[in-house]
Amino acid sequence: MRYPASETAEKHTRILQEASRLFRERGFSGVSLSEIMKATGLTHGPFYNHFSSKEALMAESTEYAMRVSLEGLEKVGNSPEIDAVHLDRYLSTYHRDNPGKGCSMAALAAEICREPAVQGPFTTQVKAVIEKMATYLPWRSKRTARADSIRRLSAVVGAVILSRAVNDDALSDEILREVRKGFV
Amino acid sequence: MRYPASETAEKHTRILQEASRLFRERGFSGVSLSEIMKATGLTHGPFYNHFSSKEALMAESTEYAMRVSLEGLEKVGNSPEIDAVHLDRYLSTYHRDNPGKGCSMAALAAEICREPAVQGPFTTQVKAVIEKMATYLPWRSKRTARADSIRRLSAVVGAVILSRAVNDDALSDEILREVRKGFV
DNA sequence: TAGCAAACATGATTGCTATCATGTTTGCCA
DNA sequence: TGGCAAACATGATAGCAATCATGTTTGCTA
Repeated sequence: MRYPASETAEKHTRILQEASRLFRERGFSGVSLSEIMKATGLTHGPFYNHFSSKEALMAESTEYAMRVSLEGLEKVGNSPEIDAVHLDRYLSTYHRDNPGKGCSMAALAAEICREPAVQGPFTTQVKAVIEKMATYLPWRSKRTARADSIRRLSAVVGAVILSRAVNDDALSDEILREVRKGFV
Repeated sequence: MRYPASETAEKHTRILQEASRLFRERGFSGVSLSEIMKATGLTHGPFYNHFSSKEALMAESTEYAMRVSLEGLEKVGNSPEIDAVHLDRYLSTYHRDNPGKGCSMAALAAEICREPAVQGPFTTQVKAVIEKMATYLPWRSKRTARADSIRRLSAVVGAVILSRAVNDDALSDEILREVRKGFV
């Protein structure tokens, strides 16, 4: 690398950030490489100096975004109060209305079904989320913590996806609210 | 119409069927109009004799598939036993592995978030599903039937989406199984 | 039975996109 | 300090897809 390694690494990260934001907002197939590069302040040329293909970027950016989210979760401790805050945030209208800043699972899982290259990193992160959420439920029986974690994950991901897809504000709000109320 | 109206209507329906199947399998942007027409045994030419645009086909085929599914639900009665069968089917590996024959919400909701033309019909059908499911839970308190219906819908849709997206058979099976066990 | 318009097939057209090609700039390193 | 390779910009290339254009077939209908 003849350019300063630090700058190159920084640009690499910026590409990952912009890509993951745009992908979450518009889906993998809804964003072109040129757009992503432009969003990072570059032209489309040097893309292949950073990644071998769009697929590779999809995989790496998804893994990046999920890892960052998980690290954010790990910073705060775990208690019933903090757990309630997490639920409130995840099922908030803000999260629903800002997919680009939100959960990759809710935004991209459906497309990842058909993107084998992304499934590997995605699966790794999903496992980590499930395990982390299970440790965040210590006031539950150890035996059911993992099952509860999986159930909760399915419910909140499904709720956000449905609340984003419907056209009716009242129904959309109702989905978020009722699923939120479903957790003691 | 100079061609027999019945044949034309039949072809129209076949286009809807093939389109909804392919869309569920590969997503809206993953299927071309030519492919859909070829699947119905026609060339790409007469597409615009049947629909005004791809968007219109997306909306109409989604509405069609969801309505057919709902009508299937209405044929059978409602009882705790039948309800259990529905849950078993929805959270089955067969459903997970055959999106083309399965639920449009699980297959397409994430993309519908960014397709305003599809959101109208989709929302109408989601409302109908929620109401239908609420009447299918008569052994629950009337006051919570609708909330339970929304929670169940979110959970099962999320579970199928996640189970399809992960790469690990054991985890995928576990998600379906645990969410299934979450319903008494 | 003649004519007509819907429905068909073949074949443009236009625009977008992933990827590659080529030349240029950069600043580390020998 | 001069050379080199990474990283940049501009500009092909090739393929695909939505839509339109044109001519042909069809069988209802007057």
